[in-house]
Amino acid sequence: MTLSAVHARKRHAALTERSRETADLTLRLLEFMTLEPAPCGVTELSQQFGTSKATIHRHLRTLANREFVRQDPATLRYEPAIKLFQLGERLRERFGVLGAAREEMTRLREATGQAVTLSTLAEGRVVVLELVQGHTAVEFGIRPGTQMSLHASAHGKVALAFGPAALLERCLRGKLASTGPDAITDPAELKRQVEAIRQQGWATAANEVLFGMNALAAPVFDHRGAFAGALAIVGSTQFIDARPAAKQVALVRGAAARVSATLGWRPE
Amino acid sequence: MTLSAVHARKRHAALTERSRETADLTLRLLEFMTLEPAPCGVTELSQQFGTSKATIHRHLRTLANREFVRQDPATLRYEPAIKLFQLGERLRERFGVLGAAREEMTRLREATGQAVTLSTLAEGRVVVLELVQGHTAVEFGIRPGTQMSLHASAHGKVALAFGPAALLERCLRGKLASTGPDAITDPAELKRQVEAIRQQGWATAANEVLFGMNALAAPVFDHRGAFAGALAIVGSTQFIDARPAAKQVALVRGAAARVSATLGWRPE
DNA sequence: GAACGTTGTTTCGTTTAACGGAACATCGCC
DNA sequence: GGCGATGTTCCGTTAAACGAAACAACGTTC
Repeated sequence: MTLSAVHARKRHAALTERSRETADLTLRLLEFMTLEPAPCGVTELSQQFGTSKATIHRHLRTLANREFVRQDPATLRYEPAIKLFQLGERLRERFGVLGAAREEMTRLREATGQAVTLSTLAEGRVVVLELVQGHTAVEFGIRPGTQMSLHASAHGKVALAFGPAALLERCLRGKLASTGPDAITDPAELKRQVEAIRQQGWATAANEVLFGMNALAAPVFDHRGAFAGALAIVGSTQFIDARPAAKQVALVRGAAARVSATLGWRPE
Repeated sequence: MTLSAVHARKRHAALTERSRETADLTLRLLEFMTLEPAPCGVTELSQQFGTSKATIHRHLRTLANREFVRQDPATLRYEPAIKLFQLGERLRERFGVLGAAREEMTRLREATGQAVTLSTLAEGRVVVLELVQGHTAVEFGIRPGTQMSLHASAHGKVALAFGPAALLERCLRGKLASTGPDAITDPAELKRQVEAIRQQGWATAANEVLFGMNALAAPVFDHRGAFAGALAIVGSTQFIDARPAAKQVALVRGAAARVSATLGWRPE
C-alpha cells in the first residue's frame, strides 16, 4: 500500500463516510432539493455540491427516471416529485400506533375542543405522526413530520419518561438547547421533571416550544408494554393551563390508555 | 467493439435506461423497501434485484449513512427511516393549495358532517393532499398520498374537466380500467360526463371507487386561473346521493371558490 | 440586431469507485 | 457441536462515474 493510499484510507475513516459513494450524492441532492423551498437549477446545485454540472445533470436524470424528481418544462429547473410524498405517507402508515389512535384522536378533540397530536419515537427522534385540528379560532401549527425536542416539549418529555432509558441518559449528557421562553436548560431540573412525569403519567410544556402555547401529553404503550408514542392535546395556555384541569388530564390519559389497549397492552 | 458489447449497448437504448446507473439501484431499493410492508434482509433483496449480497449491502450502507434507511439492531434487517416521511411532509407543504384550503376544509366538514378531502394534480396524477375526518360513525379511508383514478373518481373527473386539455386527451386514448362497481369504462360516456361537469362546476362518483361510497368535488383555481386541485366531501351514498342535495353542492362549491379566492383567483 | 452571458445538455477520454465471488463472523436450530 | 441460515468484509477486475470542454437555446445588453 502506498503512502497516499494510507492517507486516503485514514481520511475515509476519519470523516466517517465522506462523499466517497456516488449514490450518496444522489441522496444528498434529493434531500437538499426537498428542503429547498423552490426548484433548483443544475448550475446552482453544482456550485452547492462542488462538482461539475455534468455530474449533477447525470444524477438528476437518474432521479428523474425513477420519478423522484421532475423538471419544470418551462424553467428547466428541477424539484422533488410527488412520489416522495407518496412514499412518505406509506411509511407513516407503518406505525401501528397511528391506526390505533385515529378514532380516539377525533374523540379527544370533541371532548376537549383542542387540537390533538400523536407522536412516535423513531430512531431516537420524536416525530409528529398525525394532527387533528381543534375547534378554536387560532390554531397552532404542529404539522405531521415535525420533529419535537426531547427536553422542551410535552411529547419529548413523555418519550424521555417512558421510552428507553438510554434515550434519557443520552439527552442528559448532551446540551439542552433553549427552544422557547420557558424551555428547560438545566439537566438536573430535567431529570427531576422526567421523574415526576413518570410518576403522574402525563406531561405539560407551557411556553416551551412557543410563547402562549401548551400541550398535555400522555404515553401510549404497545402489546409488549414498550413505549409506542404519545397522545397530546395542544393549544393556547389560555385553555391548557401550566397546571392543567383535572378533567383535561383524565381525558388525555384515558384516550391514551384506550389506544394502548387497542394495541394489545394490558395493565398488570 | 465486441458483439456482446453491441448487444449490451442496444439493450441499453431499447429499455430506455436500464439499471445501468448505480445510483438507480439505490433509489429502487429505497422505493422497494418502502412499498414492502416489513423490513427486508440483504439476501432477500439481492435475490429480488439480481445482484450480489455485497452490492446490496454497500447500497444499504449508503442509504443508512444518510439516514434514509435504518437497520433493526435486533433482526439486522433494513427498513426505511423516519426521514423519508419527514421529507415527504416537506414536499406536501409546497403545494400552496393545501395551506389555503385547511381552514375551509374544517369549516366544510362542520357544515356537512362529512369527511373532506383535498387533491391536487401533480405530474398528471391526482393525489390526495389532505383529509379532514368526518363526524359519521364509519369513515372511508382515503388517506393522504392516495392516488385517485382520473376517470373513476370525483377528484379525477374534476381534474379532467378543469385541468389541462392534454390530460383529458391522454386519458381518453388510454384504457379505462374498472376500479369499482359503477366506474365508467366507455370513453364516449366519459367525455360526455366531463363536459357536463365542466358546465355545472362539480362532480360526483357514486360507487365508482368503492360500493356504497360517494364523493362530491369542486375545482380550485390559482391566481392565474389555472387548475390547482379539487375539494370534495366524501361519505356513504346514504348521505351523499348520486344526485346530491342542492345544499351540499352549494356548500362544496362555495368552499372551493373561497379557497380559490385565497389563492388570488378573481372571477372575471 | 449582433455580441455576450446565461442557462441546461452532450460528448469523450481518464480514472475512480462499483462490482461479484469467495471467505468470514454470528446466530439460531435441529 | 455441526449445519444452514444470516449479515459483513476483502480484493482484483472492470465497468461506470467523473470533469473539461464544446454545444445549443435562450435573454439581455449595448
